Amino acid sequence: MKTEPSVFSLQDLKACPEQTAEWEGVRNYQARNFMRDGMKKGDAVLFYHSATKVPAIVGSAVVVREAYPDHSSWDPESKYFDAKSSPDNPRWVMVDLRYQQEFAEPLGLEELRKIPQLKEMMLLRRGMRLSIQPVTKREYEAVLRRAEVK
DNA sequence: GCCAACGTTGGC
DNA sequence: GCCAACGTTGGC
Repeated sequence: MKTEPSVFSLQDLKACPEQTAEWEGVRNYQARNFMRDGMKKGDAVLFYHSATKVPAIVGSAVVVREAYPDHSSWDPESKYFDAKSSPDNPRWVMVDLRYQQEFAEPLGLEELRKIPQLKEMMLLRRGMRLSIQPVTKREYEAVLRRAEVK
């Protein structure tokens, strides 16, 4: 899962009550579908910081609640408000995420590209802007192994 | 701050 | 339902 740390960082997640937060604001259908159909309770999540000096995977989190309607979508006060979404007919969903760990050092894109098992990783494909992307077990484990070495 | 690569919108 | 115009994302 991608996030701009200036908006919501891994440290922000860690600072939340019970280190858990609602993942509000996903407003892309493909990302929504991945979140709705692919994310199960207990699933591990790689946490990626984008639009920063060193874009990098910085740690991990875990899904503690599966997809349910994103209430910020019908909150006129929210910056994620969508007039076409309502409690009766919610268009967007969110999951709840709990902080798991912060890597000793962030794994930047350049470094990730050097890991052979990540050759096909969606994150590393050019033009990839999706904020929610499926990660294979093999990719996940390769990232964690690399993180532990550092 | 540039710009490539997407996604969305709306006229037709 | 096509597609040009526009908006956004995000690495560089």
